[in-house]
Amino acid sequence: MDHEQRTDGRTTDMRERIVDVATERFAAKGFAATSLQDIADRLGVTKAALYYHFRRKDDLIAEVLAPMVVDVEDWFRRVEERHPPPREALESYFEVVQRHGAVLAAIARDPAALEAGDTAVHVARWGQRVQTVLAGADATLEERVCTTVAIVGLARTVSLFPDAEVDELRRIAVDAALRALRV
Amino acid sequence: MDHEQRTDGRTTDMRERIVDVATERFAAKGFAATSLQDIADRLGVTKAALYYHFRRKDDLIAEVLAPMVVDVEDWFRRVEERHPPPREALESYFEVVQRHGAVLAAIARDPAALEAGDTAVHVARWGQRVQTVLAGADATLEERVCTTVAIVGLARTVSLFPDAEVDELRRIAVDAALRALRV
DNA sequence: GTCTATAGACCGATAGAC
DNA sequence: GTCTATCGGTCTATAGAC
Repeated sequence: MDHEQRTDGRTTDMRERIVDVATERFAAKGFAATSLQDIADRLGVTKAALYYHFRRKDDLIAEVLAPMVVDVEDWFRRVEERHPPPREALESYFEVVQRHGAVLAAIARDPAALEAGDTAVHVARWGQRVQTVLAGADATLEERVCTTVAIVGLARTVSLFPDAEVDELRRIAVDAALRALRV
Repeated sequence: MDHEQRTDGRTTDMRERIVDVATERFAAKGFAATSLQDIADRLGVTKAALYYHFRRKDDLIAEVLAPMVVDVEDWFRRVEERHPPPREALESYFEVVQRHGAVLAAIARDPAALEAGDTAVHVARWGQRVQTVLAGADATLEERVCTTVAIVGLARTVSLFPDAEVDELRRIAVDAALRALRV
């Protein structure tokens, strides 16, 4: 096993506290702009202490990204298995993006962080995979381009309209994406 | 005036050579991942020599971005003055993005670089400005969301389909963007 | 098992000699 | 205009205290 685990709910586990603080700082300032020194200071430990729990900064970043990666992989699995109608697929996609808004905002700020740890292995396949899932494995150039416009545009609306009412935004954005898809 | 200017076409001007090498390296590896040491080495000078020509790395980045910024500002000016039909506006937008593919790829890798020098002043206004130009100053939420899907999606197709035939890609991508715009 | 102390390598940036 | 030398900051690595 990895580390101590309290039987009560308290999170005294250092690793957990590091990930919590890191998540908050990364979302607020981006990955590159947040130093391990900053994270260590806020935890009242030395920078070197972080290196006991994480071999490299990249590993810490990878752990912060993990829940988002799991959620996206989950979305793929569901859509690949159940083949929902396009509207339903895009709506649940919108919700995944919405759920991880903070982390995705940090990624938008410096996408180089996606190469952290083994996160890159997953993310590298997403582009191709979303094409396959929405347009089929043998899609034409036109179908793939339309899918790109729909998916990329849809994802961006989440970060660009943070003050909009969520249900309304989802409806409008998904409608626009569906028209781009021409279905 | 700034520096020596040869009457013949030769570019022995050091400042120019720095910008050339920097442009190439930034496009290849991104802004953050390219060190001044790397650029200096390729020019056969020391890192400190670069600091005679550029006060900060950000200033060098800003100069690399400048042609793209000028071109985009030009596009805004043309569209704001002549109010072309949406298809024409999106087509010329596609071409601007296409023309600066390398620089925009570097930006996509770490957008934080957009805060370099006074570049940020321009870029910060582009989001709002493109809404105004394509949907009008008093656009509804729906119109602004549709514009976002169209513009963001359209721009991304350029970098995601580098091997596609340009005229075909532009036609397909602009069509998809127009459907998202619902015009 | 957990953390501190310390040091190395590289980064952007500056000061001053030539 | 370019150099050497150096500074403070970053990530990273290791030795060793407890």
